[in-house]
Amino acid sequence: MNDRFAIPELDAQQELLKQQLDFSTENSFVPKPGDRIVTIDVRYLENGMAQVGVDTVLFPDTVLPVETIMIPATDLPYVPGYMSFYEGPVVLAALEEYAVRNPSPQLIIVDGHGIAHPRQFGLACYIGAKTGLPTIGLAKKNLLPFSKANFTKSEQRHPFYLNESLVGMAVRLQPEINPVFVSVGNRMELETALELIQTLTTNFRLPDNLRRADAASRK
DNA sequence: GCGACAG
DNA sequence: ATCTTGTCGC
Repeated sequence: MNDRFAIPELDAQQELLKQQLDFSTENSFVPKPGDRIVTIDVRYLENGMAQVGVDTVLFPDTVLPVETIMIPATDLPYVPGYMSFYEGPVVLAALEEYAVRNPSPQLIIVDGHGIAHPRQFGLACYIGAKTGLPTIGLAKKNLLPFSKANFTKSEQRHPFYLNESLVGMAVRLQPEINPVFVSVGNRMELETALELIQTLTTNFRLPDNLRRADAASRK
């Protein structure tokens, strides 16, 4: 499977960080009016810097000005299955910078996976473990093997599993359009995450919050 | 056996 | 992720 990219030292760190995660019902996030939802997208520049787009929505639909924050990139390369170590520290640094001028968010959404990951520890889990905040991972491509063969164009949702357990959902946010892949990272239930993502979506393949964060990371 | 692998 | 022209459609 992912043996080709296996990095045992990082596997060990993932196992430790995993113990920080909390999926108990009583600590699961449910959005309330005014809750601050922060969405982050990172782009890597030629000069060793990372340009981070940070979008803020006050639930359900108050959009605050999007921010762009510069952070030095990590020295580790991108390796499939270990993206959290590549992008996670950058995201954390951007959140610290964000916190200088803003209240703490109630939820963080990242561009990548949560537990829909070979060891159930994607970027959203890393951010959840490090911050203690609820997180959602929203990816444009799947990482786990999943048969798109039986996911017809007319179906809106298609669950995917790791071993026997449900770890995420492929969701078409627009009819007939390629799905996005949603999974929880920390202190969230998948169904809550899916409803919230729908709320943040208007007329595009990606939710508006992620589109704004993406745009801010590239200008 | 070969392929495929978030950003 | 990024490299890119033209093209279609609102």
